[in-house]
Amino acid sequence: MIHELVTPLQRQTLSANVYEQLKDILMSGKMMPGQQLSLRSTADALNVSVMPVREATQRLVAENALEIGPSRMIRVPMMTESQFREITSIRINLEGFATEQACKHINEDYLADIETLDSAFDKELNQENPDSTKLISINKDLHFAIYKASEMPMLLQLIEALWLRIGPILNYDLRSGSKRLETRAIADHHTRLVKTLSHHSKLIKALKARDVEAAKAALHSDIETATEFIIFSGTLPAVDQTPP
Amino acid sequence: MIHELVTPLQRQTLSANVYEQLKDILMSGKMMPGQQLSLRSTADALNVSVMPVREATQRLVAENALEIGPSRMIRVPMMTESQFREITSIRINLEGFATEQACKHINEDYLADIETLDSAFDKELNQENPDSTKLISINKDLHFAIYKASEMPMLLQLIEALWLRIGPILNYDLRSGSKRLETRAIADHHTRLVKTLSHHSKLIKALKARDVEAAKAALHSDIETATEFIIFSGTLPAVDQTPP
DNA sequence: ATCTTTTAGATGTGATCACAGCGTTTTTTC
DNA sequence: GAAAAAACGCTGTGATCACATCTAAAAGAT
Repeated sequence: MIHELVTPLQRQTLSANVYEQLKDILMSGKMMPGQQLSLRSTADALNVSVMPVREATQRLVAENALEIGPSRMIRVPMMTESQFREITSIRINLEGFATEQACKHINEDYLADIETLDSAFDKELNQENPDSTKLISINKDLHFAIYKASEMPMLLQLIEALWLRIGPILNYDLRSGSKRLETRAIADHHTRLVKTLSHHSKLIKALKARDVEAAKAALHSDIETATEFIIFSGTLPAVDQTPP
Repeated sequence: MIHELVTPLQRQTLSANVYEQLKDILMSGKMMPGQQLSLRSTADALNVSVMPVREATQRLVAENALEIGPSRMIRVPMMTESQFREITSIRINLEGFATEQACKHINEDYLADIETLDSAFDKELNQENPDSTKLISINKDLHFAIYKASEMPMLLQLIEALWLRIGPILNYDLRSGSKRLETRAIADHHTRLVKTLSHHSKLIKALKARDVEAAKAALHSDIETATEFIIFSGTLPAVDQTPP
């Protein structure tokens, strides 16, 4: 009866709670790359002891979403341009594979979610003052709605880990971008978003037609466009500035 | 002077030490899937307190090399056949990509390491009593020597995480195989290893010729052969037997 | 004033204790 | 003897304390 309807609701631990919060903070890029993170201060801020924070940060370190510096201090990882390019090429491969599998398992239910998010993106973009943070969030949800159709949960998890690593960069760019949106930057940003929109529509059309090659091509363009924008904006250091 | 010669030798923590040990144990499959792991008992066994073990296990849980059961107990994950197939398809993609990149960056140094390991594998296999554990270990080193030539450290790390997840299965098969090596099993096992050997030689030849497609094909066959053997041996449960 | 030395604070790491939840075993009851 | 109940032991979780190490500020010397 009811046992089959409710989820077991495994009472989550404080560690898991802290982990989710820190993950959100990093994902939405509320911490800059290189910024330090003290166990005690964050524990105080979250009104818990250091133990849950320790476990959460250790887990994030394991996922490379945080790193421990030479003097054991925990910080948001810096990322060089070459590292960013490596992640991008891995993303093209892994997310391309997910898209390929999504073409095989796509159906009306998946498409409904995808098109809802696509129109939400469209709507937000065509407002007079588009909220970049919201656009990034919708874009992420849209991509994962597509990858979910691959019906490969582990693959989804791997891709999530990669997005977690580039999250801080995306927002770092956003902040530094907002400081210099005087001249061409804002125009470039807008044209980039319009490009993204067209990539999305091509991608969805290809999914409907189950056209694997077209879908992968559209995804490739989408990722490349965003990547080139980040690299061109010059927010990434050419070489590693931090001691190992 | 000497400062540039020595590595900083970051004094590793106990947690990292425990993590490495547990990782080795899992990788070499000294624990069966489903087997439980108590914090206190392992802490006693390693002569440390529970703290380092807690952090190490949490990290392994984050990497899906361990899992926490419904009653919070930590255990080696069970793996269904469909999960195993999913990992295999991800491996083919990711390791295929690594091989592709290795073709671009291959040189004499990389080749030297690769061929040393290849001949070690050949030598061990042609002994009268080949040590299966040693063969698996050499096979792993050989694969990663190839992937190292891709010069993509993060990709290497992702692949390592996947191998960590299938490590227990490989050994589980090995043990259950040793129990039933009466009839055809041992013969099948030998023919499989001979196949693996031929895949290796094809793969290395393709690497030398920088023939991307041939290299990927050889790798594909290599992974598929091993996978089919595991699945055919029937050590994997068809559906998940453990409560979520 | 400038450079060196010292000191005080903050950091992550590890150990130990207390506790709630769960599983098993023993005891009790019929 | 079989079923229900209580006791016990073991589990992971969280908090708190002690410690070595490192950083940054204050004191000292020249």
